[in-house]
Amino acid sequence: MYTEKKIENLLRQQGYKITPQRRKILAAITSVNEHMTTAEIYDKVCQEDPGIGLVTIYRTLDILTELGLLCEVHVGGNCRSYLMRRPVEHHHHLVCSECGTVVDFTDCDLSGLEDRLTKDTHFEINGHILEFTGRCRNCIVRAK
Amino acid sequence: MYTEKKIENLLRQQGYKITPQRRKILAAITSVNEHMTTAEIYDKVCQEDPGIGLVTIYRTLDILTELGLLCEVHVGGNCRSYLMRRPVEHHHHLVCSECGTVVDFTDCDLSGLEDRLTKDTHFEINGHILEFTGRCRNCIVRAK
DNA sequence: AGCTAAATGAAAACGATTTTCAATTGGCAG
DNA sequence: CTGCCAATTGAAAATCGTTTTCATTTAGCT
Ligand SMILES: [Mn+2]
Ligand SMILES: [Mn+2]
Ligand SMILES: [Zn+2]
Ligand SMILES: [Zn+2]
Repeated sequence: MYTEKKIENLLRQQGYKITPQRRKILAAITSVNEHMTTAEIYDKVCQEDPGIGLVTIYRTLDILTELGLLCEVHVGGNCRSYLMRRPVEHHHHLVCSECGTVVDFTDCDLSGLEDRLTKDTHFEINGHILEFTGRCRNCIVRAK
Repeated sequence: MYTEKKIENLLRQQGYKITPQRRKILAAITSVNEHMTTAEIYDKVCQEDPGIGLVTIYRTLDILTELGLLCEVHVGGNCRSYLMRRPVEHHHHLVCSECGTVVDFTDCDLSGLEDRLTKDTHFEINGHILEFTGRCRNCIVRAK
């Protein structure tokens, strides 16, 4: 699990400066244990620093994504509403299509499939997106 | 495999009118055996009907997606560049991150994983997104 | 303390998509 | 067949999220 300090060091290592804005953005992301959209992150940071520019959020999220510290959720349909969170390890998502709740899971084990595809297509596979969609427990209960 | 006629009937059944524009859009989509972006579909239709409005493309693609006749490719990063194609059966994508080539594949067999998740999370799972990314044969060769 | 490249924020630009609205038209009722 | 009307269309404007530009500020190193 990444702490703010660890991320700061990582940024420094890469030659990025540690600014108050970046600190607040990191604080916002690491303080919430949920996936957030860019807008949600912006709103959260604004509570601490109403003057911050949305551009700065974008720029910082870009850097963090670049460094692999954030992951995205691609939701079907309107895929622009993708969410972000602090990273843990390689994992995937189970998304409730009614309320948007995201549950992480690990152990995807797609190696068999990956091998087959490599053989069949001669692609050099280096990643995958895997997400399940459905209705979460709450939404199932609520619908009754 | 859907023919233009079949799709037209489906539209009629749903109360949609069959217009020359819609016919041309269907022709464009079914004539190409490749994934196409909205813009590419627009360009293709324009060859037949230069007067057609881009709005009409959007509206028609919306309807077709709604009816489940089209599927999307969610590419990581800029996920707005999603592609569309005529449907066949349940399948997934292998996307070359250099040239954008999309290869379809079937037989994902995620049922074991799905069962485990259902048990663990009490979600009612009804779908999944699965995509591999990598470099296609051409791009590997070209890089050498 | 002073320097400089990196970072910031306001504003404008951007590209894709959506909305609005007046004109047109498919398909049914008469 | 004809007429009607809700559905459809296309031009234009609006919207939305994101990116670019640029002048100003600042982190981090002498
Ligand atoms: Mn995640
Ligand atoms: Mn496909
Ligand atoms: Zn839910
Ligand atoms: Zn390629």
